[in-house]
Amino acid sequence: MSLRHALLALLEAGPMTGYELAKQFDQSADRVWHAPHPQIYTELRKLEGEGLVAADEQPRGTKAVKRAYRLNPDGERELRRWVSELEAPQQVRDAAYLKATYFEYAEPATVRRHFERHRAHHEEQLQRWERHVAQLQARETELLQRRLAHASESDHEAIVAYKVHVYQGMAERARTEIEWAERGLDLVDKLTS
Amino acid sequence: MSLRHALLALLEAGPMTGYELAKQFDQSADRVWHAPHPQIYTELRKLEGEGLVAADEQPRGTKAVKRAYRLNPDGERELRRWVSELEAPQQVRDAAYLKATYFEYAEPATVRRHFERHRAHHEEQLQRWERHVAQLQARETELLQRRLAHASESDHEAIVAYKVHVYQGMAERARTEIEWAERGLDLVDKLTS
DNA sequence: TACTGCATGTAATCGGTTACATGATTGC
DNA sequence: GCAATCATGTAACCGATTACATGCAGTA
Repeated sequence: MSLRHALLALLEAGPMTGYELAKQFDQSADRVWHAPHPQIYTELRKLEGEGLVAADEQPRGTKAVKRAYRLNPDGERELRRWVSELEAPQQVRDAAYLKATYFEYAEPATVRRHFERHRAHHEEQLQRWERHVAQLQARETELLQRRLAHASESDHEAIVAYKVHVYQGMAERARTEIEWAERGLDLVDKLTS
Repeated sequence: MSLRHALLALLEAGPMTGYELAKQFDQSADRVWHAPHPQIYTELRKLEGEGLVAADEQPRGTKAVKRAYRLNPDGERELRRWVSELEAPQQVRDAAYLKATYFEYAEPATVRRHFERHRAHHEEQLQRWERHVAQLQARETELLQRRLAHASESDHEAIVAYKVHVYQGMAERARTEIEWAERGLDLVDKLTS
């Protein structure tokens, strides 16, 4: 149940609407956690019901309303509690690796396509992560600037450093996957020769 | 929806009961996919209803029955179809990395404990994967022997090679995580000095 | 006799996905 | 006027988790 904490963490930077939060999950590189918008809107309502966030309603046209959410003191406490709490290691559930375990059932050409797609996907991801790391280091991302603006100067280094560390980790992961796919392609060659 | 395919793949080696299948998911290194036993039993019943597997019932004591499942021709076809089909890349959802993004909220000692636990977990995993790779290469695992026994001799090399490649990939992943945790520990030192 | 491991389930709940629906605002 | 994007939801469904329940078999 980390979606709520991802939301609390994003709101710590400042008030945001459900739509803006969904964008952070969908489009930006800030997606160590993914969530579709219906889940975000429902979770925000739940967090509001539990008093962890509050909503400022503004009229939008004649019938609709826009709801900007902000952290409550309880929400901030919950965020801090969660960060300190140890995570139970996650269970592995990887469809691509599961499938690769049984590649002998597929044609070599098909196996090649699998590995090529795996490589292409992670090359794309790698570029995203690297670009994001560069932006964080230059303190260019909007979210980071909002966080730094209301944090004590002495914390700035750590705030930036931990984020950089995470996205460098994601980049390293992508490189590991690219190498795995390349060794896979070599293996297909070896098996068909 | 890969649980069903994991089950079909395991049954390809030969008939098994729900309990034996659950053990493969729980205890053995064969867990690129994790599933708890209630999910396995229900999925097996569903697969039976769809005619992809069949169950042989044997009495167990006076009231209970043991059900050994085996692949039907339809199940085998579905397994082959799935292996050839391209996977959509999976969405990232990583609680440990999400939390690490906000480590500035925690005490340095707590952050150290997080990284140490991360490293310890993946060191354990690494040993599992390496042991499993060695067993596969020696063709020692029971499941592999059952598969090889009813496969054509000319396919043996590929059957072993793809499994080895997957578990070597898992080992590589574990090494990447260990290094990430170690760089994390260095970072805490640097930030607190 | 009691404990452990073998063995099979049901039920409640929850998190996540997909399809569908509606309206507002901005720019061509 | 129309399309694209902004913005907010509901509902149905499905996969995964957790708690609970039951009975068999071997052994200390």
